[in-house]
Amino acid sequence: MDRRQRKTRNAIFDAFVSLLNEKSFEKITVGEILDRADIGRATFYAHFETKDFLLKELCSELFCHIFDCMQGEKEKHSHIFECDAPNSAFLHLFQHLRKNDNHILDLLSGSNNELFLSYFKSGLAEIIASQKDTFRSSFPKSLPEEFVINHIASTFVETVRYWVKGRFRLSPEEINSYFNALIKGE
Amino acid sequence: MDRRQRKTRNAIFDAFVSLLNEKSFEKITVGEILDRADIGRATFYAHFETKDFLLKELCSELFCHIFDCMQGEKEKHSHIFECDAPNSAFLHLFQHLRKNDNHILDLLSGSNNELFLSYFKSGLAEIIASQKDTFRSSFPKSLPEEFVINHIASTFVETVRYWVKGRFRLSPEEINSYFNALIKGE
DNA sequence: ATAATAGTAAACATACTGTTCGGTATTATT
DNA sequence: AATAATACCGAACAGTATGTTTACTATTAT
Repeated sequence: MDRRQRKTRNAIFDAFVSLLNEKSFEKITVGEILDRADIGRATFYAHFETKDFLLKELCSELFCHIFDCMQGEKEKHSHIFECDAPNSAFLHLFQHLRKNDNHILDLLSGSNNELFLSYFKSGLAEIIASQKDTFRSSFPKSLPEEFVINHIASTFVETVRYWVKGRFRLSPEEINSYFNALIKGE
Repeated sequence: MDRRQRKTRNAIFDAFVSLLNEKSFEKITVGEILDRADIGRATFYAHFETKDFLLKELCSELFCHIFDCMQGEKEKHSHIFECDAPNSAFLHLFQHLRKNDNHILDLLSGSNNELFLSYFKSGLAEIIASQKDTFRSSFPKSLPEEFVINHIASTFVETVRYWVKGRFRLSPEEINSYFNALIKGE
C-alpha cells in the first residue's frame, strides 16, 4: 500500500478515535474529522464511502485484533475454552481489554458504548458458537442453542460495561469471577 | 388541554410510529413526519423541541403505561414479584407485551430495537431494584447489588429481543420459562 | 364579542453530505 | 532520469435536513 494512503488512513482513524472520546458518533461530522486529520474532503471520501463505513472498519480492525489473539490461544490449546483454568478464554479477554492496546478502553468508556459493544457482541457470539459444546452443559437442554449463546455473549458484554463504568477498579480476575458466577450458576 | 393540541400531538405520534415501522429512527426526517401527520413545520416545533425529544416522549408514554400496569398489580399483592406463581410479574410483562396495545410490538420488531430496548431496560431496572430482596437470594452475596439488578434487566430484555425476533412463536408462558431458566439457575 | 391560543404556508439562515474538477505532489515503472 | 500512474489538495457545487421567523387564519375559552 502506498505510503501516502497509509498516512492519511491512519490520520483519519486517529482523528476519529480522538473525536469519539469527546462526543458520540452521531454528533461527529465529517468536517471535524477532516480538520483534525488535516486532510481534504475529497481524500476522505476516496478512503471511506461514508462515516458509517469508517466506524465499521474501525470496529473490525479493533475487534479482529482482539479475536485474532484469542484464535492464537486456540492454536496452543485444542479448545480455547478448556484451558488449565476454567473459562480462561474470558479471563484472557478481560486482561486484553484492560491492557488497552488500540485505545479500546477509551472507546468503551465514551458515550458510544452501545455502538461498540454491539459490534463486540456479534464477534463474541461467533466465538462462543464455535465452542458451544463446552457451555451447553451449564444450561437446560430445553433451551435453544441460539438463545443460550446469545445469553452468554450478552452477559459478557454487560459485565464489561459494568467493569468499564466502574473505571476498572476490579482486577481482571475479580470481574471474571463475577462473570462466571452469572454464567455457571450459583 | 386544547382539543387542537391533542389532535396534532396524536397525529404526530401516529405518523412517527407508522414511520418507525418502516425505517430506523435515524433515517426518519422531520419533513416526513410533517407530511404524514399533515401538519405545518412550525407546529411540530411548537410541540417538540427536536426529533430526539419526540422519541423520548413516545418511549416514556409507552413504557409508563406498561409499568403503571405493573404498579397496579403491586397494589393487589403486597409484592409484585411474589404472586401465586413465582416471578409472575415477568409473566405479566410478557403477556402484556404480546397483547400489543399501543403498537409496542411493532416498535420492538422494527430496526429500532436497540433504542427502545434501552429505554425499556432502564425502567425495568428500577422496578427490579424496588423488589430486589426477592431476587438477591438467587445470586451469590459476593456480587454487588447493582451488578445483579442490571444482569436481570439485561437478561429480560435480551429474552424479549429473542422472542420478538422469533415473531412470538413461543407463548408467554414458554418464553417466561426460558427466562426463569436463565435467572434462577439450572 | 373579544382575547388568547394554536394552527398554517412560506421563506430563511445555517449546517452537513457527498461529488466534481483542475492542479500539484508523490510514488512506481521503465 | 523520464514518464505514467496515483494520491492528495482546495474549492466549489447541488442536494437535503434542521430549526426559526414571519404574517396570516381558524379555533377555543371567557
